[in-house]
Amino acid sequence: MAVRAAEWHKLPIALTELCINTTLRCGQSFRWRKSAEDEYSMALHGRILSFRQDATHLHYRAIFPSSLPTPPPSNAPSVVSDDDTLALVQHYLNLEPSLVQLYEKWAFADSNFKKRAPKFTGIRILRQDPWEALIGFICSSNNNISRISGMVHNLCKHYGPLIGHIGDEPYHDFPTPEALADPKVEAHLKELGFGYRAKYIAKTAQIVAADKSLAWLEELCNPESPVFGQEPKPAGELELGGREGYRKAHDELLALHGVGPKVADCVCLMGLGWSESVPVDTHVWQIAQRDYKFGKGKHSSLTAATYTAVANRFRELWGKEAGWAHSVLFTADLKAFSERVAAKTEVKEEVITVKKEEEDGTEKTEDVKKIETVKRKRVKKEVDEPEQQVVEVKEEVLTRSKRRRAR
DNA sequence: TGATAACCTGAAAG
DNA sequence: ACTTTCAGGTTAT
Repeated sequence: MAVRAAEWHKLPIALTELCINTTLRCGQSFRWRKSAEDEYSMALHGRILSFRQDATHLHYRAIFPSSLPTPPPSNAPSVVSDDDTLALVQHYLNLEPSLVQLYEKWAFADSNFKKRAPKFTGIRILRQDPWEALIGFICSSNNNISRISGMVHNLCKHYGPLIGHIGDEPYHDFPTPEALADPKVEAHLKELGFGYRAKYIAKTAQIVAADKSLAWLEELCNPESPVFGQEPKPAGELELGGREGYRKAHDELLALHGVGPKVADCVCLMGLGWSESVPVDTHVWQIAQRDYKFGKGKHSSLTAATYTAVANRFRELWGKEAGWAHSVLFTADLKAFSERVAAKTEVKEEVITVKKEEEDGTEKTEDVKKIETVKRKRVKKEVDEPEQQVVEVKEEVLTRSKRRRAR
């Protein structure tokens, strides 16, 4: 019992290999919440998992439902050997590939990547639960990260099992297909503000629960990168359109209601471990036009053919982990991170003449050079981040009080 | 195959 | 205060 209690553990890792502050907030997973300053938490595999990070280590903690504040029996064995949290963390964060090496490879092949990546290091593709990824990205259509996060949170709150609390905050795991297949779900989700996505979610859940199965979905995984607890197997050679298993997974997902090419690619990349999958959304389409010469002639608009051409081009350029590289440029394009690109440090400089009435009736004049440094994060609550605004005001007195006669 | 409209919502921008 | 646009798209015609 004592071992299962909420204790922090640490894992040595450089920020260039993993940056949770970017990776957990860049629109891959919609379920991480800020549980304290510099701390992210989420229910996963029957426990609440929390992360912190410093320059040299990732710190993690698991809170299990059973870890109540009951004293352990006096002569109970003090070691529990079945705590798989370390293995779960390594699996979920996909820590195997060397990100630094991959960045070097992409930078060598692509000058635009080389230019944009330095401010966005440590972005890693997570290995999320396929079912959660599927429903999460169905929610993402024509939507923003803040609202998607709220919707996914509502799904968990109303249909997912309660795992535990941090403070007063309850943490629920993601609901099963069966839970979301209930006939009342669609109407309820509409009340909760899901809009037209309510029908997509309900239909998809009903089909997966009744006709297909979770096993069906999990079998679409990249065998090199299976769900937690399964042994990896080889997945074949990369082709321009992606490996065969990737194309099969993409095809099968397209049959689901509310799943188009972009959502299918998100599920392939972030839920099924197909690293060559390149979701082409509005951002990526903008990037393709701005930096990769798309948007003219044959590919002047984002049709199905253009979609494939863009994805193929990026696979050609970046190789087997094209989806990982794509995620770096995607994040660099997000408004929530725009202050890094612009290094938004406005420096206002103005000289102000301050007049003060002295008690003795004289007037004191100071010319003050006021330097304001304003740093602001423009987008509010993408996760739960309060708008941070640092205003430093330095005043340099240029001219010492010149005394004048009172009138 | 390629265009176009319709689809929910809510915060930001004008 | 009010209208339009935008947000990690998909479906139907």
